[in-house]
Amino acid sequence: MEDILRPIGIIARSLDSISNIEFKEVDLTRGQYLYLVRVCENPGIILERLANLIKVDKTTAARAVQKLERNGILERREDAVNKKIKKIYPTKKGKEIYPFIKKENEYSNSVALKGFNEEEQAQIYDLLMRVQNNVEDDWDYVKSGHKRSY
Amino acid sequence: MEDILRPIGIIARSLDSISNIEFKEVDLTRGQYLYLVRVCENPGIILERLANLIKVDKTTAARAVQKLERNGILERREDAVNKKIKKIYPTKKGKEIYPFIKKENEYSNSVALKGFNEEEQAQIYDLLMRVQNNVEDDWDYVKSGHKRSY
DNA sequence: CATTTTTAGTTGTAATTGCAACTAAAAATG
DNA sequence: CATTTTTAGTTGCAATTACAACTAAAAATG
Repeated sequence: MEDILRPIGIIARSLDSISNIEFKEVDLTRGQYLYLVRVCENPGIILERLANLIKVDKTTAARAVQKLERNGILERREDAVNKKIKKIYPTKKGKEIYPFIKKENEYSNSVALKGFNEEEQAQIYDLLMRVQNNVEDDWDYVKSGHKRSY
Repeated sequence: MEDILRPIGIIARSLDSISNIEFKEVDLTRGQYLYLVRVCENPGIILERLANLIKVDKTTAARAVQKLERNGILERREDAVNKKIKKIYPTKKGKEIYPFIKKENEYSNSVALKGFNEEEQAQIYDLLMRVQNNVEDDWDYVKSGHKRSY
């Protein structure tokens, strides 16, 4: 059984560090782009769901969102009925940065898929979605304190 | 063109945080397993090459190796002919931890590929290797200070 | 409907991460 | 073979990241 963990890690770290370098141009620091795109695409999302979407610790997400709020890129509004939650929205400034992130990500994606015909593109996408589903369950399981046995 | 960056990021972060939690059992802190496996499989490797293998900043790798050396898991030896380089080796303790990491990684890999038949396994591996090759070039390019135009 | 459990969010603390800026050795160049 | 460039490694910052431990509201339970 061939190892796919290493190439996936290498690809993810490569593209992430490229993005972090390139998004300095729009005054984003390390990792911030992840949260901004997700909030723009899911306005009103709450912290816990955002953290689960990105697969990052909720305390990490909390501090990232706090900082993006201080920088005027995101804002949090309290809910009228549920006093516990804070809904997260992009500000005007946040919405203006979004297209730049999208364009960069689309470019990186096209670099990643260079030389792939349409069938191969569809293939890798489908296979990766299945891997994602497989892995998400274990992430929930381990992050919530359970022990895998192997 | 479907986006493969996000699933790759999600898969990578999920498996990395699972590993980090599970390797506390062998007293490894966040990320250390990455360096230890590579050094065990490439004894005598130098820092710069190690960083490039993992796709991590060389200063990050430097500090990780320093700490693993302090903890008696890796050791660095000076080269007889080249006074500039330091070759990195696993210690006895490092070699003893290695099988545990391998077993965990193999298990995570089998979870990731759950439901994949042999053909699909070979397929995703081949496609990912091509993506890795595509992406590595841009990583080198951007990390060495160049600007991509898109 | 009182009580237990789960959900959502926060702060303390301690670590990794990485960009700048820097040495010094090695390799390449004219 | 002197000098320029590249390679290999380090330290000073300043930031992200995440495990613990904690509130408090909401939901589930008996």
